[in-house]
Amino acid sequence: MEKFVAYDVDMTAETRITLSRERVIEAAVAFADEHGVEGMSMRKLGGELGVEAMSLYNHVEDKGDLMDAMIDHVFTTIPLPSGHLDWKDQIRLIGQGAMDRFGKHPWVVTLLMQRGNFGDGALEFMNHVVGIFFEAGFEEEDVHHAWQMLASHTMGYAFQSSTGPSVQEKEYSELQERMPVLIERFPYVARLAPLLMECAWDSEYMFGLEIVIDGLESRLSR
Amino acid sequence: MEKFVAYDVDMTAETRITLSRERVIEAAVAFADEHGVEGMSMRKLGGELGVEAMSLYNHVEDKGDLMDAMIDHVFTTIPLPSGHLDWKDQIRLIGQGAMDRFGKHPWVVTLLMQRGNFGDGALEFMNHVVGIFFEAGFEEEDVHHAWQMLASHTMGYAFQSSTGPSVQEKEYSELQERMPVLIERFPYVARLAPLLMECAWDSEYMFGLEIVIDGLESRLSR
DNA sequence: ACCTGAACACCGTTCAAGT
DNA sequence: ACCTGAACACCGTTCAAGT
Repeated sequence: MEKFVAYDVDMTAETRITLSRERVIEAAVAFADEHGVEGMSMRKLGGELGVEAMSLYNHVEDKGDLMDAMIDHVFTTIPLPSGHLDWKDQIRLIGQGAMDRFGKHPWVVTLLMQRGNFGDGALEFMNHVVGIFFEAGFEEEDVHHAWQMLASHTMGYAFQSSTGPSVQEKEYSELQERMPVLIERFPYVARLAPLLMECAWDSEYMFGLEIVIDGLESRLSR
Repeated sequence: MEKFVAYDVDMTAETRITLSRERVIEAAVAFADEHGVEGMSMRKLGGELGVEAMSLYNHVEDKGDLMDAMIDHVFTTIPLPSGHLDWKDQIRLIGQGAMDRFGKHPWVVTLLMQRGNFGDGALEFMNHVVGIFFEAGFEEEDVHHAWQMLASHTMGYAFQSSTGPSVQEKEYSELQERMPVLIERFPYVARLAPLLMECAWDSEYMFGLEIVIDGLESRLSR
């Protein structure tokens, strides 16, 4: 026996499926990917799901709760390599994976910054990374140093790559105009400008990661 | 000949001074320091200055413009050491200074993230730092690496220290309650918890900065 | 149990109007 | 030149009401 429900009005192209926490989160992630978090509102998100904004509150506590869930969602997708590898290789792979995910969802860093909170997904991730160092035989203090440094390095590059010199077409002519002044006031930056413009963030990140890993290794093992 | 203007209503404790871009920016910085950027609205800021919100638009283009100006304001206060020092010492001092300023104004990182834009103040700062490497004899590509890495490291720690485990009193009891579950699900994190709680961010930052500087030195000089 | 509509207390920003 | 008040188009969130 099947039951059909008739919806009389403005169905969007997509057929409506019963809402669920999972679906709300996925829709939010998709929306942020496409339009940025800045523009995401409960009302628009509801619209995207063919539902009134207030319906979302049946599956999500808050907008804050939703944001936390979005962050967790992304952290869950970072691949975790086998524990049989050298700790350095594990860290390299995780770093690459994290940068890749953050590159795909540039709003995560913004959101993390706004929210601060670590949800279960992020904690799971952190637990795994920290575990690598413990299992490699480092002691508490050293593991702490390693985590802080790795996290900083990764967040820093993710941050930079997501906000990097975004030459909007609108601003381009204005920039072109200011160029002579900029070169005079900020000559060193001007000299670096070409490299800044076409920065390959992944390889740049890996360059730094090597330094971090080397430094940690030489300082932490005894 | 002096002229007195009579204001008939609700003057705040402070006497009202003519508005200016400078004053608006300072008030915004003070407000963000006290209440966080999240809660800062043009209306509240106006209230703080004894003025209607719309008056601010005479001195500031936008809320975005104001935010950019706030960021620039903070960058301008980072002390720049004498150019006669070793480049490594200069970088150490600037790093310490930057962390100190970011610690005083934790919202800067959030704002930078949201806005992306580098205003003149930030560009001035960047120009100085980049100049240190150029003057030390590094070539373009190496300077680029150095800047990206330093910036990432510093932004990363500033980010982490500003969002670090903030055990609000409200959440504390809740956390206490979840403790057994947390220890079981995230044993490695639990083992690290004490260190995470009482993290000394400045010295932690300097520990990493040494690694960064050493790594850059060994890789960049030839 | 889940969805809705109206309402509340906020936003940033515009614009014509005042001085 | 600078400030204001009212208005517009938005927010997140509540709550009683519907099914």
